[in-house]
Amino acid sequence: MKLTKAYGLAPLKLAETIAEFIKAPMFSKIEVKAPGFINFYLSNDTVYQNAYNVLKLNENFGRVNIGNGVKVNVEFGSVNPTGPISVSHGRQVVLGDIFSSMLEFTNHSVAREYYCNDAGNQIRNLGKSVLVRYRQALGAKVEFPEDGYHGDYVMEIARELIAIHGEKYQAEGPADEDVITLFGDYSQTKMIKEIVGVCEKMGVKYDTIYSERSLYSDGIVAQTLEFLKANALTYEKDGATWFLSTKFNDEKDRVLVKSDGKSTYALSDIAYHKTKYSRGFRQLITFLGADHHGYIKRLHAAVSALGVPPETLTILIHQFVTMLKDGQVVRMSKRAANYVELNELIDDVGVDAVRYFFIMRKMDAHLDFDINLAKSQSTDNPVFYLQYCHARCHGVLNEARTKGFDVAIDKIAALPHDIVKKLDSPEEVAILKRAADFPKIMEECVKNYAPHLLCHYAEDFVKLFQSFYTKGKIDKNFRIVTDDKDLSSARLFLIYVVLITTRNILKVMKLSTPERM
RNA sequence: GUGCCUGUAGCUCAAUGGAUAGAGCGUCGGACUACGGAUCCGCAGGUUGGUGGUUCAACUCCACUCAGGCACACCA
Repeated sequence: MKLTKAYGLAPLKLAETIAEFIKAPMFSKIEVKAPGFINFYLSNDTVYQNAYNVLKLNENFGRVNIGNGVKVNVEFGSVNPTGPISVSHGRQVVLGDIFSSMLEFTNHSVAREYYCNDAGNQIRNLGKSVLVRYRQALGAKVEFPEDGYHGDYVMEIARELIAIHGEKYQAEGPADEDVITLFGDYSQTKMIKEIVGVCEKMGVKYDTIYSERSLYSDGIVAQTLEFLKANALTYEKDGATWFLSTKFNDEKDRVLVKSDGKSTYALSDIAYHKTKYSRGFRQLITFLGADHHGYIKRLHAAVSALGVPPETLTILIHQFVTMLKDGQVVRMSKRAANYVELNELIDDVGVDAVRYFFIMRKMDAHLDFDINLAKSQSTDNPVFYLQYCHARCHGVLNEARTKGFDVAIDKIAALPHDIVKKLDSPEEVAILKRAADFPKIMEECVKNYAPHLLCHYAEDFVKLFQSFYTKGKIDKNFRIVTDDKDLSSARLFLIYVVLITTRNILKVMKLSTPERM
């Protein structure tokens, strides 16, 4: 239709003309429909060839080469180590992990990274909070700082410190700053361990935990500042050193070194990104919560200042999670300490459900997480539906085996074309066709940064099979294993296509693949 | 005040600028009486928040507007 002007022909007429010229054996039918569409119908032979390919590729079915092995750094879940990890961060961790998994599946060399903000005021604040709780626990009348961390975990840490140090730091003293540092470091180490532990419990394993503090001790911050100065990207104003980030489209310039001589987060952040490139990564992906959307321009300015094409950095913003329990919104706030902890949620609904629910919606949209619904092991649980399909395929193969069929995959994969083409009902052809879409879906997920598309595809695909399968319960002619040996073999071929596709989907999402449920 | 995200069926959400806007849940009707278990089929349900604009074609792009969410530090 876009060509109609160029050729001066009516759309329908033009489509007919084009259709005339296209003749290929892979299409069984080519038709022209108003107002000017050309429909190509894949011939069944093409469908069967694709299906043979599924069995041949097996666990590699669905892989597409998008990345050419490029080194990608995926940073996600970089929670400040000042408290337990919350469910909104959980969403980010799962998004980052599964997207990384998708990148690996599409031939990228991925490093999962956690950036640990262990260098700023918040650690001092944490240390101070713990110190006050420590003293309170020992009976002192000390006012808790309003901007301190109010969660119960602070008291837990304080008790641990009492167990370790006794009453050594009970009295206020001139060395309090040192104590705050000591307590802060202890607390921070403990929190990071706990956060990473919860992530591992969810099946997420980081390749690197990068410490902000190390940027200072390794001299990278200082080097970065020198680099920026040498390139005339800084200036002095009001006793502070500023980064000329407006030159790279940022909304305002940023302070790098405060008038008191201390560096800001903005500076260490530039230094951090510098290391990502110097560590050999050629593509950076950073997941941030919606509250950080203001960073996008700043970070792009940062990498531009480093002389790197800004498009090598992709920042993905995800919206928050609203937890619903018994129809009530559960508020989440670290400060107020009445938020839902990710750890509790995992215990509550299970790893697979948590992982799936967190990626099933596009990240731009808010996610309502109904705890009651996720907990219910009913059939409206899509995870259950997918895993059941996988288990069912195994069940059918076992059934066939007991009836004397050789169900080894290489045996089934070697079935002659004449047998496979017995899969000619519209339902069977539809399943085979939809399975063949899997690689294309993977590509869309990665290129559009949209992992949720895989969920929609998976549910759609599995439904086709479940529907066909149920047909066999009503009409014996649609059963998988029947008296007709050739037809049964053909249908076992179909089972393998479904099994492989479903299993590979589950594996990309790093969900368990039960053979029986 | 400025900026970012969202608004689609009763609910939760899909839809590279393309054909009659699709699923799940829920409602209603039907099938199955089961370890090849824990389901399947169908009906109903829509002015895609609103108003303009661009286009052969708009849920999709642009402008304005309404509603909700989130940010706008010499904090991190």
